[in-house]
Amino acid sequence: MTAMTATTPAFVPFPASMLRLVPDSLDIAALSAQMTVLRRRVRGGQHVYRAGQPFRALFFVHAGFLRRSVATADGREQVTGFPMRGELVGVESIGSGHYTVDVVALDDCEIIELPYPAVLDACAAMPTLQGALTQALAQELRRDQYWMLTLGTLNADQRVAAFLQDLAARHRALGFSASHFVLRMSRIDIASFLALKHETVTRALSHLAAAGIIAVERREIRIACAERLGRCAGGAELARCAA
Amino acid sequence: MTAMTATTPAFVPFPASMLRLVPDSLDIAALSAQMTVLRRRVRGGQHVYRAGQPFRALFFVHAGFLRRSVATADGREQVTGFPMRGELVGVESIGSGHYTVDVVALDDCEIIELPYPAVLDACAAMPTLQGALTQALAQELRRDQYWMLTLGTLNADQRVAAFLQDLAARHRALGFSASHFVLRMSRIDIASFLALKHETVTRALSHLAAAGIIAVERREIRIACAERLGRCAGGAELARCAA
DNA sequence: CGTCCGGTTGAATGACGTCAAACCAAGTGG
DNA sequence: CCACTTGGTTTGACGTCATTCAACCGGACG
Repeated sequence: MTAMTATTPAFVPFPASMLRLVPDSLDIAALSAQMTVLRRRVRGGQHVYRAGQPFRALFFVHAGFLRRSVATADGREQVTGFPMRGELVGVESIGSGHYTVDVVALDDCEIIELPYPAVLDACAAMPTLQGALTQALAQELRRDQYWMLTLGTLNADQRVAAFLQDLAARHRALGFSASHFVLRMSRIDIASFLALKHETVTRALSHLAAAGIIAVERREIRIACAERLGRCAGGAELARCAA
Repeated sequence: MTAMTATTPAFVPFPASMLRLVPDSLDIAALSAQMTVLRRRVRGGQHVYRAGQPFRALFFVHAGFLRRSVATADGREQVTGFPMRGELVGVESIGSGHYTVDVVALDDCEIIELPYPAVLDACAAMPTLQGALTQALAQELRRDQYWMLTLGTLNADQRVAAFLQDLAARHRALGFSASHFVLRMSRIDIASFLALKHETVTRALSHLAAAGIIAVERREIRIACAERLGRCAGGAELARCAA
């Protein structure tokens, strides 16, 4: 009768706040003064860690792109994210004794290894660090929930649009171009992340390209109209876009 | 040909480790000695908090069942979980300044309010508490990733089977019957959580019932064969089950 | 040069969504 | 007591969109 019995959400945390990098406040310089950190290079295709290995350290991505995936006993597998520069990987495994996911480099990466016992010591010494770690965890949680929502409520074309929008924003946050970038991952990886098949991802990219919203050439993406892309990802506009 | 070049995951964290309650090590008794905690009753249908409200406290569920959901500006919404006794809610909002999801009671609940500043103080005083909180965060993260995998790789019948299996395990962990329980949430809530429509959930339940795996009567669920249910949820058995 | 891998595209199939009707239990009011 | 509503659930018929299966293309590489 009145102003809708259904609560209209006045406040919406996504996606703006989602697109900031996770460890906003993680100061690696201060951290390395506090503890010994190890710089490591990882070649494309190599694992940073594998599910089942004993949990020893967190890793801060200093350069490069990674793929995180989780698998089950019966052979099912799903990509759960694509960490990049400035993000902390390994946090999902804290407290479980061993790593629970696979993290593999998509290209040559430089990562900083933070042995977990030392992290704990440093946290005790620097309360701000503890807060930063907790916030990183919580933000990661919000990210996952945002993607759960995206995958649960959007169709294939919209999911791909949302994926591109997310990549663009993360590139911008790193100082790269948000309108022109190269996908580091295969169609199959994207499909797994978005709970689609790789043919469907290809088709969605073709639809967006046909609508003039993006230009695709193999893994090279050019975003012609970020605003339309956003409408595709967020709302009902896509019916028109993809027609 | 051989054992597949694809890495066969020798170690699998899910679902066994997933089914433990989140704050294994959160000792509320010790905590309440350390800080002032507030006991609150929440009637069924009432909100514990809403997205957008200022973040003030975490909540420990002492009794009852809740529903957590996230919404976007354009009206999309998704249930992201069903917290129950022994779980900590609100952690996803840490560091964001305001709550980022809605949490509503499905039945009459008793919850313990833990004002966040006091939690921080207590963490500083009790290092084990800090560890427990961090672990709770990480475990929640693993849970979300497990469900992402489930939703991304299973069909409708399998998702519903996995959902029932999860509920059964959580009931068992609380000392309730794992083979006979009452769903506190509607078909619509289940459907939203599993990224399906409520008719599809109903059909899936009917399939499982027709296969003799469960008995359904409105919200009352009886699990006739937990082993077959598990095979449905996990693997390829369902084609046979639901036929 | 042939092979392989990743990507693209088309056509057919099928699973889930949509729409609609009916049912059931619990209220509410006459 | 019955008529009527309301919210949740169930079932059927039909439509749609993503998957499946297949063919084909182009670049990388032995």
